[in-house]
Amino acid sequence: MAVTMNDVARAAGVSLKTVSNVLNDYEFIRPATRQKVLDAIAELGYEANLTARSLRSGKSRMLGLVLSDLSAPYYAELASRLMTVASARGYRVLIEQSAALEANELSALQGPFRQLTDGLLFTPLALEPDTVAGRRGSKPLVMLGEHIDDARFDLVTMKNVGAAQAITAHLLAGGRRRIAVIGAAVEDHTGSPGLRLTGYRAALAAAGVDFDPALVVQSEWRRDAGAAAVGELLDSEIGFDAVFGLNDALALGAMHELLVRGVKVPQDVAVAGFDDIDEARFASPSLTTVSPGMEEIAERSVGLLIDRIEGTETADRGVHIEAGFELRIRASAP
Amino acid sequence: MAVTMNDVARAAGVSLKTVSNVLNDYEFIRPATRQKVLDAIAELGYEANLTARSLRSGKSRMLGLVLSDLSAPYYAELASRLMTVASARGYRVLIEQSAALEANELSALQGPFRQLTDGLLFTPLALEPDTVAGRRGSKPLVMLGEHIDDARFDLVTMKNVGAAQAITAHLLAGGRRRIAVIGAAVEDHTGSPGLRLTGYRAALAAAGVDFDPALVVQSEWRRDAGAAAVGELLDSEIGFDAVFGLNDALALGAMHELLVRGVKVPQDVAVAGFDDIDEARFASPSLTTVSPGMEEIAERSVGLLIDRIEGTETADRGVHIEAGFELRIRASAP
DNA sequence: CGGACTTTCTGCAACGATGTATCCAGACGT
DNA sequence: ACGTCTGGATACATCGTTGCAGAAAGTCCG
Repeated sequence: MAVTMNDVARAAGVSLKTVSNVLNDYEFIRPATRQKVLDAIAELGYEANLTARSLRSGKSRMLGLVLSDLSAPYYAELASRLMTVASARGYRVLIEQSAALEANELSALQGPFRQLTDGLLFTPLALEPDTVAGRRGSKPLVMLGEHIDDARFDLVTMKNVGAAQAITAHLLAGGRRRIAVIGAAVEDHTGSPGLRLTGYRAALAAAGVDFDPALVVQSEWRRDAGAAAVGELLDSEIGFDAVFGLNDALALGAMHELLVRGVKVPQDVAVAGFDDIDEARFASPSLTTVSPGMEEIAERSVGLLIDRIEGTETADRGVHIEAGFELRIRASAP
Repeated sequence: MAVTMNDVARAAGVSLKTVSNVLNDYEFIRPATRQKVLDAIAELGYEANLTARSLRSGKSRMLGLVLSDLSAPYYAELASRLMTVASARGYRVLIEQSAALEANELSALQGPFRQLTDGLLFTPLALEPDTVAGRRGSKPLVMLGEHIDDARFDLVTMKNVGAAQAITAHLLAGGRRRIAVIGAAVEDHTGSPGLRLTGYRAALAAAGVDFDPALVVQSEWRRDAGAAAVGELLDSEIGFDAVFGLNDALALGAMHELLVRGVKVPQDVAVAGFDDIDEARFASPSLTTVSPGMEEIAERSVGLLIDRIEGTETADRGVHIEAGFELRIRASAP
């Protein structure tokens, strides 16, 4: 059916292996021979069969990306960038949605998905580090997004604690004292929710403001959930003058609910988020948030993973990279 | 290294081919034999090598999805759904971003990307139908999203004209007479921009309102571009009392710019979009838009493509599917 | 009981590439 | 002239599966 290396070899009057050698930039080939092969390739319109190459070589030049939900704007933007960066280095990205379910994360880590890819960019939400360490397999694995202070893993993350602290400090500097924080439970200390909550508490402590557990509201990191959470807060007797949504989607949902209920933002309640998704800039009022260095995260994580795959990076202990952050002060919390 | 079918065969005391037969649900296998094989598989933790299977069988159980930019919310939401539907039928989705560039669309249609997948969900933005028809190759191809009235292609689309007409009619019914339309050029007649513009003009005509080309503003379908476009409109002397953004992202960018400039939405200018992305519901004011049946598009397009791949659907002419739409009347244009 | 089927299982080739070993021709040194 | 070395090409095995053909054993029927 399709043109194979054999056809090319026949057309060029050389052996199959010589064609392979030309394609793999083998050093010792006479220019004339190389040219014959290249001409035959062009004439026949030959294209290498990636499946066969992959079977033989054990490499697929595909990176796996595991995230909970591609429709979440932060993940969509991240995935888009990761793909662009990977593409520049000659790799494709295969995405798997885990829905933050343990079973799905496990199967992405161990199952056929893993096999198809040369390495994994992994955002564990349900799985414990120890479990991941036990099932990581032998191919490179780079943890993405949340801080796992664990030398067993390569890790590219953001300054969750510092950034959350900085933005909370900004709210405090604006005179807010009752800052509701949505998207974590009081007992969270690890994972993105826990770390951002930790930053929030650190900022309060630094400002000498008491921590009130009643202001901490659990919520999924989605717009609808953020809206529902702030709705409950409004229905309760708990007073607050600011909302810190632990991601932008949730914060935007919360802001919407506030406005619908006639609460003025930022006059009555200031709102801040986390992620700096594009949507935040164009919300009304535009959303104050923190940009966690997504560009840097995309470039360094793909770079690190590919370096591991290609053997360029050989550190025994996990490489830890933390991207810088920047506050984006906008109208929702000036 | 990894466990192969050969290892399983040895452990079970049967031939390699019998293991293969068990895995492929071959009919004539004694229950006892089958069990022996299954036990061996379980004991050794065997997992089929998909690459080898793919090489041998010519099928990868992967669908290709070509879109311009995964960070665009409509595409992100669509991709997420497509993946979920495909997953339910045992297929994976491999995504390729084209940036709406002709060269990228061509290489997705013909290059290695195509080879890796059993069929393609294709959103052509730069390529002409004739070009696509000439380079489509032999594997199934389903066109996605825009209407190409062409029996050569399978096509799953939305009612671009009818939906645009309906939402424009809604704006007219609200008393708006100077409706700016952003995201198309006056001369566009095909593609999503052209079709939606056609619907807009049809609604004007039906209401006896003159079409004013000055109200048609070209723009990329992104938030920032929508904001810039409406900014130019405001700077010009052209008066308008409504904005119809040809997609939600653009409409939301436009609405943001209006609000920033002190234009009241919907009092001074009503705003409507197209797509009903999740963000529209939670914008402030929430965005009036049209839901183009994304769920239906996702299910039918993946269904059709897989049916083609598996030979269940055999129609000679292209199958055309048009999802229904629904208006979502919200605060930005009540 | 013998031939014609079925059922159950097996061996070999093939998918299209790459790694290893090898071979041949010419250059070089002695 | 002879052995050695190296550049340039080749043959063969191999990656892990599935398709095809067929063998062996059991079933059925006249």
